[in-house]
Amino acid sequence: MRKTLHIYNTLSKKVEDFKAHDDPIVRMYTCGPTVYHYAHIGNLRSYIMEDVLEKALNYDDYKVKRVMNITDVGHLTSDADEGEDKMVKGAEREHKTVMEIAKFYENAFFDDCRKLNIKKPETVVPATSMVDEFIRVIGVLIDKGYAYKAGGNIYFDTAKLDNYYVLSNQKEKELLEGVRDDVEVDSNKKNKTDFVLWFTKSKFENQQLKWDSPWGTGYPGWHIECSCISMKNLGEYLDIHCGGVDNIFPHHTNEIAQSEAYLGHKWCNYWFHVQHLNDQTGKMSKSKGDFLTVSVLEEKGYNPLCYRLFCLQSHYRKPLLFTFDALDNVKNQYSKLLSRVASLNKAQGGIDHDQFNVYKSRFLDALMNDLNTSDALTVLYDVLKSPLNDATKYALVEDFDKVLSLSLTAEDTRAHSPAAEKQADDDLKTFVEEKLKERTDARKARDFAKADAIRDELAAHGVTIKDTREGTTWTLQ
RNA sequence: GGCGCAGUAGCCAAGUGGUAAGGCAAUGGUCUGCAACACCAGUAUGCGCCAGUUCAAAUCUGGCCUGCGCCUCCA
Repeated sequence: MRKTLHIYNTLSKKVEDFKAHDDPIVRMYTCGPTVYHYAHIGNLRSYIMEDVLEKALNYDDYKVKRVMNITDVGHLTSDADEGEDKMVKGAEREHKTVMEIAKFYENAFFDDCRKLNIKKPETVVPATSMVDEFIRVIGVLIDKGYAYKAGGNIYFDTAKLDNYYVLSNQKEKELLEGVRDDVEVDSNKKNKTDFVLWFTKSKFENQQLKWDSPWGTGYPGWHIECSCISMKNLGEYLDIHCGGVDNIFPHHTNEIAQSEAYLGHKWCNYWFHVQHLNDQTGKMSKSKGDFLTVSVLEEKGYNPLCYRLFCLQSHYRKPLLFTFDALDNVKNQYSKLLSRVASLNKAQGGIDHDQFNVYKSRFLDALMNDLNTSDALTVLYDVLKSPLNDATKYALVEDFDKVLSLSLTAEDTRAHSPAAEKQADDDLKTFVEEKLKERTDARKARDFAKADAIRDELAAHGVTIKDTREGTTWTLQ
């Protein structure tokens, strides 16, 4: 049952009806991570919402082809006094070679994704693997008159375009140059929005990764990789390009400029941007030093999927404020949700297909309404509260989880972090089992003072107990 | 200075002109010795502010206020 996706398009600043260029195939490109450090949970908010978008489209019977780049070269940094390539900086910090560090953090990134149930795009391309293609495309741009050489570097001439600002609505005369004091003004540029396609004159002396090119030994500018990787793998017509809002200008604006200059026609129809995760001081940022990673959440005892639920409860176009109080709320919510699903007897009754489709349709409506994940979760709660039999409820939960990806029906999921759960050694196990037996006897004898004393004693060993209908259980925290 | 996103209960949040969904927390209750779990109940005369349009506005229009982001590192 195909429904129309209503999706906000940064290009038009409006919610539009989505139409794939080559229905039912959807070609989707995502700006991937710069692999010089761990991703923080704010970065991951974008990837979670892009994951939901991909899965929602597949749920709506599209076939999504998705490509992501890995930026392992060329991004300059400004969080040091005198810039260095980010990769070089990371390598120095970790005493490793640039390529080792890139691989290390790429693996770390996909590890985080796996913990958050973010599906890895089928095509992932490191920028360093496609430098030949960057050089070829830059050559074409020069031949077509869109690029010029100055001061040893190749620049894109933004004045050659009629509508450079389509995406951002900026006006050239209003743009401030060097708004941030750490940015140097480049006197080689003809226009202040021109950007470098190929560097041979690096202001960074210890640039380690270099390639030969017709314009001299150097390295690519930081916009060209996304255009080339996308066009090479997804062709001349892109349906959806994703990224965080901070990429709109200049990165995505420049991608449009160079791609359409190269192709000679419109390139991408829909631009999907995810708002930032903020903390009390504003946007979460690696430059600020301390930042929250998935590992930190795990160490603090949260299952990473609590964070995924936290994001799904909000809307991708709304700024979201992160606090541990808020995450604690969601941890409770997630825990309750899991136990409600776990209590379902999936063998009870047959699946009521009519009702299944009614709820499925409501769930899809929520997603198709500009990815209203918060409303989609409400449909999930409505299912759990409904008078449907357990078999039907379970089937619906399983179905919804194709998009939500909260591991709702996985047997071993817990709201607290499995990584934070300590393993009890055999001695402690024996000790606890003995004490519990003693306590059970005391309770039978209605000697509650003794029973409570034993509970306190176990608590002192970090053991928490729970009396359930099936007997007493315990966990070590 | 310009451009963009947002502002609904303690927190997250739905709502797209017809009289405020849902979740978490807190509160009261039921249940088992007590905890915990589970379940039940009620919880915004109000939707940043001020005008306007309308029989009717959180929803439309105008103005303003506040927060966040971008303007060559960033998701």
